[in-house]
Amino acid sequence: MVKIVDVAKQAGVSTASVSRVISGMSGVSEETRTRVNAAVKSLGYRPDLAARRLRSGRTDTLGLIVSDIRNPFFTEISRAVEDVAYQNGMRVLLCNADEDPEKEAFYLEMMRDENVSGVILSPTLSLLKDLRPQDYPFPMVLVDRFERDVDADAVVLDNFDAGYRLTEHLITQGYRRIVFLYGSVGSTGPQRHQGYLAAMSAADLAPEAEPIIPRSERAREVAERLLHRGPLPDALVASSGLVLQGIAEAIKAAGVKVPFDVAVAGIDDLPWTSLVTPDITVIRQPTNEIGQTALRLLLERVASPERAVRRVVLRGELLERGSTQRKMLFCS
Amino acid sequence: MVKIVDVAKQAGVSTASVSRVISGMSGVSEETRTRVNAAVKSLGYRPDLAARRLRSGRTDTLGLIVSDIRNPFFTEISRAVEDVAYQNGMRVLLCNADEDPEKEAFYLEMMRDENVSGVILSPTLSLLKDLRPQDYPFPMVLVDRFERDVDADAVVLDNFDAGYRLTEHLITQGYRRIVFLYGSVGSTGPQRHQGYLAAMSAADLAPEAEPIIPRSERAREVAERLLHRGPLPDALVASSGLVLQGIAEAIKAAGVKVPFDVAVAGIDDLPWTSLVTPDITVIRQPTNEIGQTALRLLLERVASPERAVRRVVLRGELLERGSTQRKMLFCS
DNA sequence: GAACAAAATGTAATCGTTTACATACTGATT
DNA sequence: AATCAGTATGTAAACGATTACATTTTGTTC
Repeated sequence: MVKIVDVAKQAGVSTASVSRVISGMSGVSEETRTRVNAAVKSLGYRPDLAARRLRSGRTDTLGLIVSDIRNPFFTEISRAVEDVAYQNGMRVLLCNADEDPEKEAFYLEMMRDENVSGVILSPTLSLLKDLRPQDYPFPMVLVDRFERDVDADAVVLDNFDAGYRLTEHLITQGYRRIVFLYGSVGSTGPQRHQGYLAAMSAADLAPEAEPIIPRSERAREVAERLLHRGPLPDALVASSGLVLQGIAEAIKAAGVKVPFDVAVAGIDDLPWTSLVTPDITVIRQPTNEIGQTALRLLLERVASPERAVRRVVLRGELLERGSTQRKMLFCS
Repeated sequence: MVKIVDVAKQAGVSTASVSRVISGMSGVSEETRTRVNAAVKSLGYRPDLAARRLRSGRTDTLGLIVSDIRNPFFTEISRAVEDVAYQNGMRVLLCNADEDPEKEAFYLEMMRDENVSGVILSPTLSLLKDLRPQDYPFPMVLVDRFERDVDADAVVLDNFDAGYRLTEHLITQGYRRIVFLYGSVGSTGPQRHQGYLAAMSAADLAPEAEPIIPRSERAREVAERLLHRGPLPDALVASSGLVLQGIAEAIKAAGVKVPFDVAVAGIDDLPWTSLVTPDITVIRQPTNEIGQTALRLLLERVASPERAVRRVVLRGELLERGSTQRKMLFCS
């Protein structure tokens, strides 16, 4: 392995000068700079990262801990984060906590060990409940999930607004008995539920909501019960992609017609929502923007750790599609 | 920051003993071991990874470079790889090359810099064409894509078989004019195409295939042309998930009935294929097994670099679904 | 209890950088 | 020509672990 002394020798300068050149510092004459660069190239020198990190204490590495990499929402976020990070010369350590608080804790410790400059995190509720960012030696930016009293920057969807607008849209379309299925484990489901409640109450309608464990199987069971027992509801609304998937499965199995028998809507513009027939009305999260913003916040905080905590709340976009077409149309 | 000398002092032993204990070496008395462990715990000591890596030359880190993280296939692979890696006390550096040869090259260099013990890679065709694994200081395992003459371990789907079985299935179901849309950029598409050709020829049918750039928009255009111009084909077959998506979009837009007007099938069991109506017949790739196997191969090669190159070819599973129901049923 | 092998422990060199500090230049100003 | 500020360079001490080697302790055998 060729090391810095070899380069120094070849270029006829000291290791200090070589170091200054390769780390782009000022205070080096143009001549040595070119000499060193030539030597670096001719020898194919690559600095040893371990040594550099040991000595400098910097790693130029950020951590990204997502709660479930298989969720397209987080995949999009990861991609956005990675993109911006590499543009800024930072590496990203991507970890998948799989909605498992233990793994999550493990990864956070690992981030400490790796001495990262900062972490972007979508915590499980269990972690979120008593997360103390100040216990960690690096700044954190929370994405997707957060609680008001957690002392960290955050980038989230306006969940209340998403629940409200989606519900409002259904009401406008003429639906009355709107059932809201939401993930009770997590912070986003309940917040979206609040929006739903507000919209229903504003229209003087009786809310009817089902908190569930946010897995598609559970959502499917609940939806099937709703579809088979008693009169059909006018509409089913899902608080997240997985719940929506369960509902879609149940509807397909039951053979009811959307939106004639029952309307459907949800949050998260998953690829399949526009492929099924009819396509499904959803609130699209600005995933790309969430990821980019999170990274920007993180970099800014790394640069100035003392600035005030910031919360960025982004509005979702309502994509009106076939699954919520105006009820009047086929009632009248 | 508490360092190894602090622990040594607290435990009343030398740094060497502490090092031996924390790296689990033999040749330490039970007593010192417990003393050291107690000191480690009481001080909250965590070894400095940079120092450890610098001195030992080991990193316990593996690289995983996927060609497109948004593709659920690779997401599943990542998850499997990560899982097994952490069970074996290894970290994983996950990178997304985004089907961009430049990014890919960049990440490979980065892996070199990071001094990883090995890399799992799904190369773009451009890289695959003249990939010389021996130029890299770490072993490589290729997944999903490879060429016979590349000198590296690999885990891939039996692509020929997948194309063959899928086509054969359609033929058995009574379809005759079967059009195969395949991604021409990459190694898997053409291999699957070969399987298609073989199956068609075995049944004495005229093949009709369309090589395309594997993006859903392109697939959609081609499919729309096929659906609008001239007589409808009996069946459309996609060589990959993205192509299948384009076909699904075209079919939805054209309003043709599946499988009555035209049958559809593809490779890759994406979540949405079972949610649309009718659900779509596909070959499922054993993603989990691919990821786990790749990692196992890699670890074994790290352990014994000189063993012979191994190729693991896994068979896909045909999931017969509604989109390819027997043509006879409604023809007779 | 002496001799010796084996096991446990300690000492100090080492990994390859960065960087504080010292020194040597340069040219302008007196 | 002496002084000085400013710039460019070099020397050598860190960074915090691992590990080769030396030393001590232990246990066994005669």
